[in-house]
Amino acid sequence: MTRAIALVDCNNFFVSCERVFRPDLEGKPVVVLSNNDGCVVSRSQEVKNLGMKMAVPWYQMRDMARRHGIIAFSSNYTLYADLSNRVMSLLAQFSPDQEVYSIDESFLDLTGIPDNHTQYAQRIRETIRRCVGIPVCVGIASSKTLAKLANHIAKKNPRFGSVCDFNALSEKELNELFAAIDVREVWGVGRRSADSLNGMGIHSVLDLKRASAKRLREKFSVVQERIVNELNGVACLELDDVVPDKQQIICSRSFGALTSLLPDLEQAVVAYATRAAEKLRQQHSLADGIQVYIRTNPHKGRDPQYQQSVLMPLPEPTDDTRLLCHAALHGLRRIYRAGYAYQKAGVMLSGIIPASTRPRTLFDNAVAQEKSHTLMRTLDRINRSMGSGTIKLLGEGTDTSWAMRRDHRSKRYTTEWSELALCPA
DNA sequence: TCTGGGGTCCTAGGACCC
DNA sequence: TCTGGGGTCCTAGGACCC
Repeated sequence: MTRAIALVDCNNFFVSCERVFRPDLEGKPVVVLSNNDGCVVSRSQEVKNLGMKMAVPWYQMRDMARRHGIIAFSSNYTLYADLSNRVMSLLAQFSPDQEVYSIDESFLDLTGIPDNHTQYAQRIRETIRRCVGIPVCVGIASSKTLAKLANHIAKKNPRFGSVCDFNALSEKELNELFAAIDVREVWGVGRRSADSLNGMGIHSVLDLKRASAKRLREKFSVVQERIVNELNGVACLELDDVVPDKQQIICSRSFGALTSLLPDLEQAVVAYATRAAEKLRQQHSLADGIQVYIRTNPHKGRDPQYQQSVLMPLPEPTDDTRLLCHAALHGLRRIYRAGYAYQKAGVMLSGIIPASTRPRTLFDNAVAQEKSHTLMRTLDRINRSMGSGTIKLLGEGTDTSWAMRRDHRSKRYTTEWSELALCPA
């Protein structure tokens, strides 16, 4: 039986989320911006039609935005994560095997589902649209890479009506489609390898499909070899339906305003380490090291530049916010240099292991460990029920002048009592 | 004034061991 | 006139994705 893997992808996801609560924005040009209102990270079709590129700095687009009446939102991840969860749990009902690939994409295994797959996918689209209000497109094929490509065609090519099933097309039809698509559109082919492939005379998806997998492995790596096999319908990538624990946990952020003050950096690092420790405990893991990182703004070429990081090993794996913050602060003081205008700081947890496999040592202090465990569990429970940041370390500070800017954020319509979307009486 | 944040996988190269 | 060969483990860095 032919494998049938579907990729369901939300259209302009962040913009679509904003429109769910602002239906008046349907048909109007809308963008969503990254943290600090820095870059454009989601564009409505109207904005794409105007030629605005993905990830461009927003301040460079101000004029264009004014001219065309583009409406901008700061990113509201709380809202997007909540709508994403709703979409994903609905999708789960359509297949026994689901991989949630990103906040707005999910693979579903449709192999063995007897219905006509195109009609089945249309039912998926209608369900998501009706229950959550988000438009999605569906691509279906015999490998994940092909399913991504089918989804691309479903989005770009109106004749498919937002669903494209490669398994229902002939080899000739597929090759005609592939010949017209740039190799850069293939999942896993970035700008760098696209340039190299072009140099080898490989320009279209069809060129890549017909290329020698062995030769590409010699020139690049197994990654490119797999891509060619996947394009030929040989599935090399399985559906990952269990979410593996993170092997590294990063929390980093640009500041709303540059700062050269150590106390500001200390507050930021404590805040990030706190957040990272929460994520660590959520997946019931421990870390044996924390890396701290600071840097100036590399885009300000004329200003003196500095960037440095340091890995602070911990005496034993832990998930205790206090120990992680303590180590992070030590690291920060070691790499901090006065006289620079810092733009960003971050922390990264490494050496992550499941809490259940904590190594026993001669010097284990069971009482201290139990106390730490109880304290952290209590902290998490309170912050979960009363709102994130209800209880935090003093080091995080209360005057956060360095914190990020979000001038155009919409309301947290679904997760905050005071901001709920209510029907007019 | 003003350029995101959080991940994964792969490879090369060094350290170390026998 | 000048130093083996092979294996493993770890880390840094590149490339890519959303």
